Formats: sequence, structure tokens, C-alpha cells
Amino acid sequence: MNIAQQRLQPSHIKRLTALARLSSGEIEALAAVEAAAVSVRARREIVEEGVPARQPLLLLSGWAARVRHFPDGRRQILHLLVAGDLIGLASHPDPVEPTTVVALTNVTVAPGPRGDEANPGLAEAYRLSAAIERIHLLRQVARLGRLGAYERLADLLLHLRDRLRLAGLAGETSFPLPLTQEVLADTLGLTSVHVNRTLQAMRREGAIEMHGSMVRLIEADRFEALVDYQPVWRR
Amino acid sequence: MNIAQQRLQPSHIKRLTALARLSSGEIEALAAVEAAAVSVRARREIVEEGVPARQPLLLLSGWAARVRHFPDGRRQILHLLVAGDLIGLASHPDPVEPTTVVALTNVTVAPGPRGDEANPGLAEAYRLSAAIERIHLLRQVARLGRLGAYERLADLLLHLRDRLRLAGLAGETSFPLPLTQEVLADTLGLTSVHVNRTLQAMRREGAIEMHGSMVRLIEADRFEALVDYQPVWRR
DNA sequence: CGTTCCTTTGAACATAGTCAATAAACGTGG
DNA sequence: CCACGTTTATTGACTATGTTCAAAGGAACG
Repeated sequence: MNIAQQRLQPSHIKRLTALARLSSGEIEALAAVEAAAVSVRARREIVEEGVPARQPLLLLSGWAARVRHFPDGRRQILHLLVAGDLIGLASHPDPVEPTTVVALTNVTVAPGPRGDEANPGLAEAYRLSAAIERIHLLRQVARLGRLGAYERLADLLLHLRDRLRLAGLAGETSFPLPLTQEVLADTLGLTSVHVNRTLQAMRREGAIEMHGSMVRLIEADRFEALVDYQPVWRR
Repeated sequence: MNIAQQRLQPSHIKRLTALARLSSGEIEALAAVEAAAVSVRARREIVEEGVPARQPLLLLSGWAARVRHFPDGRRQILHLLVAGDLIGLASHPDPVEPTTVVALTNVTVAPGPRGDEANPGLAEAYRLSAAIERIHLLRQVARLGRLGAYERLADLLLHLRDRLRLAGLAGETSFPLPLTQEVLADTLGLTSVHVNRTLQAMRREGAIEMHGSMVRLIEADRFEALVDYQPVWRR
């Protein structure tokens, strides 16, 4: 497979094949999923509280977030979801899932093929995907609990770079970040005003560049040292 | 079974039988586990980074925590573990688990019986336990991201009350909390000084009482309203 | 082209952190 | 069971990081 084909490969296939060895049948099944793709507009809910969801849902394109709303209007983004990610792994026997998932940009989703005995590779990829999401949650806790604003942003950018890379969506140093500063703020437990100022500081120092919705991580190494960054997914 | 027996039932049996219907064989297997119990002293590590752990590990007594250390000495407690909890569910096919678990008090642990085809009830209980832990992580993210110090403490106390109750370790309004203020601080993303002042405020208002390592949640209802509390486990 | 959403800016404010010192509680060995 | 050494809790003064409120530009979009 040449580079052009690699680039054209859908994010979810790229990501799941990176997680586990899939049979050609399984890859075909993943490709076929796009026929059942559904579009969701930005700000609309993709999954609400009590949906048992027997099959995993694949985020084919766009950005989404698992969200918690407080009665007084405060909002916390619990977990960001990027193209290729699984939404709600249906590994729970009971619908014990009280969080909604909202589209942050326009999005396409589709039910994923079952990961059963017939698709052992997919089952493995789903398990790994769930394990990785758990690690991302743990990282998010450490980020919110013990990092300052600048560090939180740096750490988040590093993680997003690697996650997008896994789905074939990030270049060497640049990647798309079509999120408003308010979304970043709700993810990082900050206000949008403070996110704005922190981003400005990073740009002023030449640590990052932003053009449109693309970010360029210029001083990634410094960021990694700053937050003691350790990649979540290896090989 | 009378009340006295219920009280004497080990925490892990109490908790797992509350999560799923277990056969008498499965309950016996859980009881037999104590023969293989291992003690770990406070501050010692129970699980380190790369342990594949093929069997689930049961926390039989005491308190533990999943922890992240930063190079400069900062520490974040990612998740508190109480008696009856499972440590590291081994549902991950690959040892993708870069966090250590440390004993906060003296602790006893034991490998749990496998949850395979022979023990479907246990398998179910383990799955539910993992799902519940995931929800606790999500709650922890919201807590750290969007609640103030007073709210964080209130929310944590409510959650601990319910978790201990599930393991048969909490009374109507009181429960043991053998944690130092520094541990609470590392859990809540605060300093121990600030935790101290916040606890004092709660006591001054008559919202809580503390005697030794017991806490009495007097104004639980107010706390629940304050943080929009929603129980994790129902029925 | 007007409307809406998003970013940017400034000034005043609030919450939580830091540093340091003292008191109280706890665990341990004798 | 008691004395001692070590944690842990408490307090005060000062600082810092991040928030609030408000307003003005810009950019995106129908």
C-alpha cells in the first residue's frame, strides 16, 4: 500500500488496524460500515443517557465529547473523542451509563461490526480501545488535579497529537484542532478567557502556531519535559 | 441470614453479591480467598506499573489508591479504593497499565476467583465492577474540573459513603475515613492546608462531624443538592 | 450584509497556594 | 504502660493563579 492510499484510508480502519491484527474480512466489515453512516450536526447529542447500545458506535469523522452538565450551567467535558474512536463500548452488561456524548463539530458515526468469536481481531481491538480510553481518563484526572493552566494545555495538545496520529490524522508537528476555546476550557477545567491568554502565551513564546483550525506544536519536546509526558499507545 | 451475620460478612462478598446474583459455589470461592490473603503495610505499593495480573485482585480490607507521581514531587490520587473493590480488572489483553496502586492504610489483598464460564455470576460482577469504576473516574474528572474546594469535598464524601455502604461498611450517616488530609488533598487536587480549612468550615457549620477516623455526614441532603449528586449504583 | 459565534482585552476580584511555625495525635520501642 | 520521635492537624500572613464582568473586534455563515 502506498502513501496515497494510506492517507485515504478511513480513520477508524487506520486506528483499529493499528491496535490489533485484523483479518481481511474484518477490514472489509469496517469498510462496509460507512454505508450505514449517520451525520450529526455540531452541538447535537450523539448518545444520551440511557441507551443500552448493543453494538459499539464508531466515530468516523469529526470531533465529539462525553459531557457532564451541572444545573447552574457549568459544563465539564469528561473525554474528547476524535475520528476513529469508539463511543461507548457496550461492554457493560447493564446500561449503567449516565453521560451524554455530544458532537463538537459536524460528525459522522456508524455502528461498528460486532467483536465476537467470528471477529476475534475486532474483539481484541475493541478491548484495547477500551483500555486506552481508561488510561486517557486517568490522564485527564492527573491533568485536572495537579497541572497548572499552561501545563494542562500542553499535556492535552500532546495527547491529541498522538491520538490523531494513531488515526492517521496528524502530520509530523501539525494537526487539526477544530475546537473553540470554550470547548478547550470545558475540557481543561478553565475559563475560555484563561485558555485564550494561555494560548497567546504559547504563541508569543513560539511554542505553538495556529492557522485556522490547524495547530503546529513547535516545542513539543519542551512540553513533554514540562508535563512528564508518556505516550499512551506504543507499537 | 440475620443482621449479625450480615455485619460479619466480608466486604468483598458483600459487595460482589450486591452487584450480581452469585451461586453458592461462587460465594464459597470468594470466602476461600481469604486463605490466600496477603498483608501490605501502609505506604507500600500493592501493584506496580507493568504487572499483567491474570486474575483480578480483591481488596479485602483497608484503603488503597491508584496514583500518579510527577517528577517534581506532585502527586495525584487518580482513584480511591475501598475494601471490597477490585484492583486492576485484568480485562485488558495487554498490560497497558501505567499506574501504581499504593496502600493508604494497612491492607489485605487476595487474588479473586476467575470469572469464567464456570463462574458466570462472578464474571458479571467483575464486569459491573469495572463499569462502576469507569463511572467513578468520570465523576472524578467532573469533580476536579468544575467544582470548588467545598463542593469537591462534599461530592467525595457522598461517593465514599455510598461505596462503603455497598460493601457493608457505612452506617446510616457515619462511615470510617482513615485518610490523612494530605491524601484527601491529593485526591481532590488541593493542598492539605486548604482541605484542612474546608473541613473546618464544614464542621463549623454543623454539616459534618469527625471523631477519630469516623465521619458523620449531617447535612448529606444539602451536599447532594449542592453538587447535583447522583448515585452511581442503584438496586 | 446582517447576525451570530468566537476571540481578544482590561480591570477588579476570589479562590486556593505557599511558607513557616506550633500543637496535637499516633506509633514504637523499651 | 510510658517516653520519645514522627506524622498529622492547625493557624496566620502573604502570594499567585485563575475568574468575573464587560466590552470591542473579527470571522464565519446563511
